[in-house]
Amino acid sequence: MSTAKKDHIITTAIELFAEKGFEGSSIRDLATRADVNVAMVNYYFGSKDKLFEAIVEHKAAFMRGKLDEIAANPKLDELEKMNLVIENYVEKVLSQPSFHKILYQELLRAERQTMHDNIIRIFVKNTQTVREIIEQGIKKKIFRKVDPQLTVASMMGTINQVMLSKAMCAMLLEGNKSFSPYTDPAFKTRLIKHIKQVMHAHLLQK
Amino acid sequence: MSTAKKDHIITTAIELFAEKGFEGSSIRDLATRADVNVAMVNYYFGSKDKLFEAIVEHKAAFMRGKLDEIAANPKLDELEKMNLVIENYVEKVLSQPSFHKILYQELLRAERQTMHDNIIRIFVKNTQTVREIIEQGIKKKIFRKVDPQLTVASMMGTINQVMLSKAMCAMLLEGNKSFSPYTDPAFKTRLIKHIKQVMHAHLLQK
Amino acid sequence: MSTAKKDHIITTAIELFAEKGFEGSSIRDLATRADVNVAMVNYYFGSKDKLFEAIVEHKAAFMRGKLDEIAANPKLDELEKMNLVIENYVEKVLSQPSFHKILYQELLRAERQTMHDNIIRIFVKNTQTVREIIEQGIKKKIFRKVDPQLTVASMMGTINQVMLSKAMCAMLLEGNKSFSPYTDPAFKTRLIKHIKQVMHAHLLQK
Amino acid sequence: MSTAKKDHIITTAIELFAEKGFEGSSIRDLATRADVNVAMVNYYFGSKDKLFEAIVEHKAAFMRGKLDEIAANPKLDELEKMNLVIENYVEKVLSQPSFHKILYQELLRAERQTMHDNIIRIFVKNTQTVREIIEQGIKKKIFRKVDPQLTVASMMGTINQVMLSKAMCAMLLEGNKSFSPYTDPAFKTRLIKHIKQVMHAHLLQK
DNA sequence: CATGAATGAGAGTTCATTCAT
DNA sequence: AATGAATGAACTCTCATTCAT
Repeated sequence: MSTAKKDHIITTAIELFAEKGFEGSSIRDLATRADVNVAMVNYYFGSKDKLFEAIVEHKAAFMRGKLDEIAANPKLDELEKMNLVIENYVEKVLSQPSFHKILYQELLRAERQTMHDNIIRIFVKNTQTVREIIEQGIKKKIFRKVDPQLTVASMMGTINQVMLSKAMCAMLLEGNKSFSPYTDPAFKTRLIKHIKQVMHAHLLQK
Repeated sequence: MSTAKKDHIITTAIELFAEKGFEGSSIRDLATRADVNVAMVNYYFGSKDKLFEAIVEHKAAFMRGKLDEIAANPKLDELEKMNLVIENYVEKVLSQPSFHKILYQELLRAERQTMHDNIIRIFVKNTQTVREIIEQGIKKKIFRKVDPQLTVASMMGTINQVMLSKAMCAMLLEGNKSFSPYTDPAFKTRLIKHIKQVMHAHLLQK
Repeated sequence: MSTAKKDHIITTAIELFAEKGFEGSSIRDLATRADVNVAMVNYYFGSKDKLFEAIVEHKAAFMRGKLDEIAANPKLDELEKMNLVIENYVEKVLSQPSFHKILYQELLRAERQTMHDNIIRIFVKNTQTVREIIEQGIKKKIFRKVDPQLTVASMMGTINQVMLSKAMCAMLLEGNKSFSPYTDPAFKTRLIKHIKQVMHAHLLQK
Repeated sequence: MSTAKKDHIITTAIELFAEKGFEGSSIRDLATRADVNVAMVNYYFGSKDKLFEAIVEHKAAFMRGKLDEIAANPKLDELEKMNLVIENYVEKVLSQPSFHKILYQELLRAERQTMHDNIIRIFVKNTQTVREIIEQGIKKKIFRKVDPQLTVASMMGTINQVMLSKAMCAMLLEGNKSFSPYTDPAFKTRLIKHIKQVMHAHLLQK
């Protein structure tokens, strides 16, 4: 079936784009790496641009869903929701560092409006869900009167900061470039713990 | 003198690369925009890659200096230093959004080891200075026993998060894509205030 | 039976080639338009080139036959024969403008010797039949001593000239690009009348 | 200077396109034949399509001018004008058989609206000039009341008919494929004589 | 010191064709 | 008998770079 090969191309493309960037990667590179014919990418996806869109679409579902579920759960108070959001978000990002990189690379580029807008849509969606949790918490006086939007930026920004470059992250944490933080379970625990601690201190009434 | 022309090319290149990315920009585009001959870039800088290095070098000085000065000032306690660092960093980043974009684009790419390493060096340098302030504050019991590295990540990450995309930042803050946050003085104040608030809550003993 | 499908492909191909030219048409275009599988053309005809040959062969019979019949009819004198030839030729060409276009496109190309020769054979055959009528008329002193070959060229050339481009023909006749001369019965009458008039004036003794 | 090389490319392209058609010719073929770099065509002309436009423009001037001059000459009556038009047109077409082929190939294709329209414009211009001469002749009662538009078609069509294919023309005239009619001065005389004869018989009052 | 012309390599894409089913 | 998947070759075009002047 063709889905297997399409998925294989997508998986390989995510790695390649994460390494070399979208513009920096050639279809020939991709074909060689994925061990398929050069014409396959255009055959399956129509164009290099549409391959990118397919990647985003392929992975977007994975990024959605869980956050809304958490936000909608009536059994949880806002602090519990924030804790779950943090755990969930860190988990997701660390499990797909390459895809995360691609999204951010594209976000940093002003060109290609359509794709840019698609990606923004994904981010804005996630961001708003978290913002609403915070606003709800403020309304209920569980949280202090913080800046909701920028609080989301702090939460996500912390994670993104360590995802910028494996080498840099490794150096900052261990002073050792070859350390692999993204696959180290201790790092995940440490990151979650830190973000929770920052958010608690920031959000909770003294 | 040729320095003026070189600077002009560098300035134009920063804008162009921020818009279209390094790979997405052609030397012809750049030459047209800067109103110089196509051969000038190679003539002055040797190659497109070396132009990038020149950009980084050119601006790196600007990013350095002030932080060390703050850190070394014996008249300030660690909290005051952190406040100044935050103000200074926000100021710098917002005054050069294009250059900031380029650095982060390059950082997100694993390729081009030399350049990657150069950029990492700049970041690590800045990061370490801030980390040392925090560690000093902890030692002096002014600050709580936080995770110094990740605290720096939170501080810088918050700023970077809003710098990712003008359009996204505008949407998140105002729900309006055409709002220009980077040049809005109110936004700067708001951002500094927020980061200080987060850092204070996080760092200070209850 | 497969003949129906082959004919369907041929008919569709004639339209397509007339519009976009042989080289400008892709087998995929053709397959989509004819609503058959991409592999069908090669399956039925062996190759794109052989499809062209099949088209020519398929239609060649239609172009032959009638002229010989007219030429061989002992009950007609040469002037009557010329009149019938004119009527018959105009009729045929106007009824198959697309096929006529394809033949002339190919004729204008020096390449593809085999195909070129095939088409030339069809033309030369028709031409010679008409030339013989004229030569016979001259011999019988019904016609003046004209240049037989070039007289045929004038007759056929007049028709071909208006068949070159529907848009141009329409403009020349009506100053209106959207007029459809090839399907207008009045135009056929007008064309036949004109050619007869030219030929009569040219061929007949004063 | 660059004009020499541009002209060289144009000249080579005219030959190539006449042989293989526009779509059938590749830029690589052209570059090899003209002994220039593959990138030169795009460098000089922007694209393959624009090269075609450049060819048309380059030669269009050559096709214009003389006809208008003849038509406007007050010293000539309409019959003399027609004679000169015939001589002039045959002369021009025979001197540039390849370019003539290209124009007609393109005219036979329905696609590429812009180019089609450009070529139609050239033709319509020439055609109208001749038509006006005929209409003037009719008005002055020098000519019979013929169909002006189709009379032009007969004149031009006769020439075009022999220009369709060198091989076919040679066969029709001499029964010998290798005869080179376009460069044979006797053929030119013969063609002019024939067309004049046809036009005189057709146009003049008995 | 500066430039317009020129180049070879490689980009994305399309093509006619083949092959396993 | 018929097809969707797959392919390698070739296409136009753009690129960073070089070179003669």
